[in-house]
Amino acid sequence: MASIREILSRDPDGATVVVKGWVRTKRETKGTVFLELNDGSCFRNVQCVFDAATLDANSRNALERAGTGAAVAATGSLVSSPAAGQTLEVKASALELIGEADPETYPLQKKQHSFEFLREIAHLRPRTNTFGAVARVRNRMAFAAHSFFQERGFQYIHTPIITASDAEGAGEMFQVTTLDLDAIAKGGKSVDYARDFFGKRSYLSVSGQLNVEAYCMALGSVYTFGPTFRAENSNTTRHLAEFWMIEPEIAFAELPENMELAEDFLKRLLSSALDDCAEDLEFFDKRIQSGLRESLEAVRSSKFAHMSYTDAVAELEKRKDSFEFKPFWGCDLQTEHERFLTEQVVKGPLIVTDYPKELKAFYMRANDDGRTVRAMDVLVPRIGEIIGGSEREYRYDALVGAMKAKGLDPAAYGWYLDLRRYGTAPHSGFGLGFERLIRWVTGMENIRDVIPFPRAVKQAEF
RNA sequence: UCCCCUGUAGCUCAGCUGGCAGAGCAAGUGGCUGUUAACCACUGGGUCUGGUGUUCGAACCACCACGGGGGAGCCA
Repeated sequence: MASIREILSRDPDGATVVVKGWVRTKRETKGTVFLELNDGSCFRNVQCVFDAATLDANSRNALERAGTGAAVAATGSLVSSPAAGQTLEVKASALELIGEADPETYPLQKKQHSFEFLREIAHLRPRTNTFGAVARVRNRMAFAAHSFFQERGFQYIHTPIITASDAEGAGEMFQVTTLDLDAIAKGGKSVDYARDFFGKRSYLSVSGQLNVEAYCMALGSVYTFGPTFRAENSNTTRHLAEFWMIEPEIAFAELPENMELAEDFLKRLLSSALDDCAEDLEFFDKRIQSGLRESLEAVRSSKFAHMSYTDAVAELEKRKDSFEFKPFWGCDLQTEHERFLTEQVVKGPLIVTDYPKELKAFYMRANDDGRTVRAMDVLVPRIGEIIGGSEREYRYDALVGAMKAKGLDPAAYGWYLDLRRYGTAPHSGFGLGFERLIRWVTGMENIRDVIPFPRAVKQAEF
C-alpha cells in the first residue's frame, strides 16, 4: 500500500491505487461526492471523487456513512484533476468503510478549533492539520539532531533517568519511590528510605549533564537526547514538567568552540526544517505565524551576535526607563530584557556570555576576574533562552571551592570530582530544550502544543 | 507561587441597568452536473461549570469551589 505522500508524487497515469486514510472532509453534489483523505504521511490530502450512480451498493453505503474522521480505503485510478485546487485526484470506483466516526459525537469538525479545545482531546488532535504538521516537524528535528552529531563523530550516550543525587542543582525534582505511602501515612511513622527500592531517596533526573561529562572524559565528543523531568510549579507557555533535552559535551574545548557548536547546530536544525518540511512550514507561515519562514531563513544565513553579560547590561541600562525591572550588573536577565536584546538590539539570535557567578551553577568554569563564569545562553527572538551552556570547571580545587560557596557538600559529588582528579581536561557543553526549538521552528505559541501529550502542573491526562 | 482575564448549544461566541435562552459554524433532512471553509432551504439541539446567598425574579449581583487562558518568577 502506498502512502498519500508517495501517491501525490506520481504521474497521473490512470494507474489503479488504493488509498487508506481518514476522512478530512466530504462534499456532496447531486451526482458526485468528494472525499478528502489524509494519512499523516504529508500535509496534503488526496481528493477522491465518486460518481454515486456507478458505485455498487456496498460502496454507496460506505460513502454515505463516511463522515469526517472515518477510516476508509478508496480504490480508483490516479488522474489529473480537471478542477483547480489540486493537480492530482483519485477517480474512485470503490470505497470500504474500515472504521466509522459517528458525526454526532466525533469532536473534530471540518472547521478551525481553538488550541485550548484541542488540548482537551489530545488523543485526537494529531488528526488536525496543525498537530499533524507539528508531529512531522518534530520527528524531522529529532532526526536532524542525531544526523548533525553523528556526522561530526559524536557518540550518543544514554544517561540515567533515575538518580539518587538530590543536588544536581537544576530545579525541583520528582521523587521516585516504591514505598506504600498510604500505609506509611496511616501508620503515622516517619519514612525509612533505607527500605525504599534504591535504599535511599531517589528522583527523576533533571539533567544528563553530570553523567555525560564522565563519558566526555573518555569518548571526547558525546551527546544525550532524552526525557527530562522538572517538578517546578511553573505555569507558562514555555515550561513542561516532562520535556526532551539535547545535551552535547565536548572534550578539550573551551567556550568559543562551544558557542560555535551551538550556532552550527541551531542553523543545521533550521535548515532541515526549511528544506525537509517545506510543506508543513508553509502552513505554519500562512496560518500560525506570518513571516516565520523569512525569519528562519534570516537566522540560517546570519552570524549570531555575541555579547558579554556586562555589555548586555550596559546596553539595557541605556534604555532603563522602558523596563519594569530596572537592569543592573548582577541582576538576572528578565524576559523583557532578553526580548529587548534579541528583538530590538541585535534583531536575531544572541549569545550572552560570562555571567556573574552568583547567577549560575557550581560547575561552570570561573573566569580570572573572580566574579564571572564562562557561561553562555543562546537567546532567540520571541522564544527567549533556548540554550544554556558553559565551559565546565575542570580544576579540582576551583570546583570544590565553587561547591562550598554554593553551600553544596563536595562529599556528595565523589564520582564527579574524580573526573577532575584523574586526567582532567577542559570541556564544554550545553543543553537545548527540544520543545523550545519546536516552538521556534513552527511558530506555535504554547509549548503544550508541540509535544504529543504534555505533562505540566496539574496536567497528566492521556 | 503571585497577578490579570475567562467559563452560555458539539465548536466559536453574543446576551444592555436583574425581567420568556440567541447567532454563526457543526450535525440531521431535502435540493443542487466538479466540489474544495461548497452552496441553498428546513429541523433538532441548553443542569447558562458547581454550590451558597441577595432578590418578587439571577446567565447577569456577592461569596466559595472547580476548570481554562495569559503574564511574572523558576528554567531548557
